[in-house]
Amino acid sequence: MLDIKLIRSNPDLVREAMRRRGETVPLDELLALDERRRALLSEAEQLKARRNRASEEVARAKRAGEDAGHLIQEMRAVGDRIQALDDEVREVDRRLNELLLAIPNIPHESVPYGESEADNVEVRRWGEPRRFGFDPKPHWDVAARLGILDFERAAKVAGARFAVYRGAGARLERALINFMIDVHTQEHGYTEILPPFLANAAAMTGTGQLPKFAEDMFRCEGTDLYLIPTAEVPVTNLHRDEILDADELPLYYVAYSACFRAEAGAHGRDTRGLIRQHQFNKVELVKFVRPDTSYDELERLVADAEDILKRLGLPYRVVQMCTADVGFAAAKKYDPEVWMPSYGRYVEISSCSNFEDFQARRANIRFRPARKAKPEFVHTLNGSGLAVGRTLAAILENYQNEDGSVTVPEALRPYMGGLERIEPER
RNA sequence: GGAAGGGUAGCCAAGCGGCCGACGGCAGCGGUCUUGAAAACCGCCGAGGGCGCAAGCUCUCCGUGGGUUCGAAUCCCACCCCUUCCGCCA
Repeated sequence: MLDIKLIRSNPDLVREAMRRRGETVPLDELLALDERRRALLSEAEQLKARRNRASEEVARAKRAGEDAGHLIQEMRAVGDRIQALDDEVREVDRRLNELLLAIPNIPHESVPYGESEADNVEVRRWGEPRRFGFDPKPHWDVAARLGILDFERAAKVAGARFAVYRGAGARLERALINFMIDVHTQEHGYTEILPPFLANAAAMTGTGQLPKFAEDMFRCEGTDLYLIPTAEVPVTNLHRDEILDADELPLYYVAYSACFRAEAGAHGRDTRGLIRQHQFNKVELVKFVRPDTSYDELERLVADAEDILKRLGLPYRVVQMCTADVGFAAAKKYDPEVWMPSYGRYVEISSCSNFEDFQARRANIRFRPARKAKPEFVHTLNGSGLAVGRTLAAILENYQNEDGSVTVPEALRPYMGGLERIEPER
């Protein structure tokens, strides 16, 4: 959420930011509502001040045994007028809030202008895509031969876009989760969180999934609960409505969770394999930081995600999102992408964003910069460290051998009981 | 799911419809005392909004939302959450 005061005092800045995003927002309606609100408030408050003084007078008169009938009579009318004004303020507030919640964040000045994802900018590459001496197979074929992923039976249980992991496949997924969490907790300084996988509407609004992206989520019928699309939601909302001490910051959390996405509007895209599922595992990194440090923290967050790819020996590149593709809540975003032989290109495997105070304002997460100082909004950041299903797919493809086996990356072997290769079943 | 009790400021906690945005205590901050510390004592110490260059003025907030009333932390209704007991249950 943007600060209404910023919009009020600097509408052109906001207008320009929205233009760069390729968005149109009803700024004029918003400004008119804001003005109307303040006029109503001013009138209501004058009347309330009068009523408060009259109430004291009534109390004084009653104690003195005097008659206050005329005052009470007069205040009855004032009360009605206050009621009417408050009702209108409520309605204006509701509409104002509705508009405010639908306005995306302002891109940071370092974000390149662009009109579509085609204008995203590659910022660096690591590793060399392997030259295969044979025709490499897509991961779903590799997995089928190994008997470690079963999409047909998953469809029987839950439908399309679900997977069943089996045997070494299930173990590999679990190994990846443990490996990632261990690296982030033991070497990058994050604290492990295991959050609820369902979150309520207030939490979803806090991080920006609601109200705009309701159709992307699964909702539990008859309840206020949604299956989380990412651990970002429960973990960021851990500190909703809190005022943190300055010396608690920065807070670094790492959380494993299953993630659930309706993938409405993705019909026909990535229909095979693990790339686009209704349910997938992810290890998520979340930071709460002081505003003046958030851009340094973003660079370190990306580096922490990249470190996993390096340790797994997976070639990748990092792409910076342009203004058109930066995401609703983010001010700046990098997407690490892993090399996927079957796609013949790099595929998103993480997404690291600085939200500045956009989520903090929505979720009311503040800190006190110094003793006695007024609370300020923190900056929140998050990034995948990494999407586990896609990482498993990348390993199957990049580490496949001609005989159908898959070499286990060295870093994972301690998590696989020392297993060096996953061999086809006999 | 049933019954009972409870949600008041960072924490604990008091609060006959009007001197209550809220007694008191703890924690924190500043000071007196002390060689230093502790203790004792004194003072400060919630958040948000509106108007204002500012000093300041003012409004709102006692789980949430409604209602009654000239006036609600206090009375009424609904909902949420917590605790205990019972039932069920991985």
